[in-house]
Amino acid sequence: MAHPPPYEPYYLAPPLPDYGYSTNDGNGINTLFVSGLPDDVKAREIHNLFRRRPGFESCQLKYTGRGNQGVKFDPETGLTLHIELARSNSRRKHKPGSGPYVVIDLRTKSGADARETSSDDDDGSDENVDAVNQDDSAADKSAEQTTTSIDAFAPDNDQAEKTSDGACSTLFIANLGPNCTEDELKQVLSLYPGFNSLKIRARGGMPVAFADFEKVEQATHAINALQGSTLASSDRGGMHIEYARSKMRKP
DNA sequence: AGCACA
Repeated sequence: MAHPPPYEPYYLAPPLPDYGYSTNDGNGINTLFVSGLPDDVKAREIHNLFRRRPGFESCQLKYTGRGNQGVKFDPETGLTLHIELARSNSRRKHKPGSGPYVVIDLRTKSGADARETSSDDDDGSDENVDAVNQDDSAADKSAEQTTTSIDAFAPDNDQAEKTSDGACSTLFIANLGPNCTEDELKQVLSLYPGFNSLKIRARGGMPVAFADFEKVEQATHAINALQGSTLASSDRGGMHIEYARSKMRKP
């Protein structure tokens, strides 16, 4: 008779009971924003922190390069995790074939170790995190192997969320008048090569728009040409245009 | 200054 295994790997475990945590205060946010992480944090560490928590689905680790860059922090003394509700929910759902977590590395390549890839980090630096968990090891390896790595420095990925200099092929347009219409804006934008699509959000207040272009360079061209220009509908100054924080999702 | 889409 075959004995049942001592424990199930997390990816085979039965669904955890629903504690109703997914319904929160009502703003619909079910993503946590975690900051205060050391620069050398590994995606697997974050995954280990949350993987046993009821309702946890997936995590996404982004090296912004904004934080402790160039500064040696003693993890024993300096670091405090800060966790808050995210501004918006993560759009990355756990799709079959993709890894349990996602890595986005936007750090500039000045430090000695530049980025984590899916291949090379083995154990040694994550005892603290492992101590939090009751068990692991086998599952970790498989998790590591299926890690998805999104590298902003990879050559020729115009469709990346953002390039290293902050450019993006989607533009964010603000300072629009209350009567600005999608058609009006679309008419202007379509004069510029590579223009794909436009979305206007009112969000209760003044409208803002997202304009997607085929290539980053084409978005750059449009931003340069249209920055500060005034639409007919405007009851205020010209448009404020920036690169969007993330590329518009595929239609 | 204001950054969504699922």
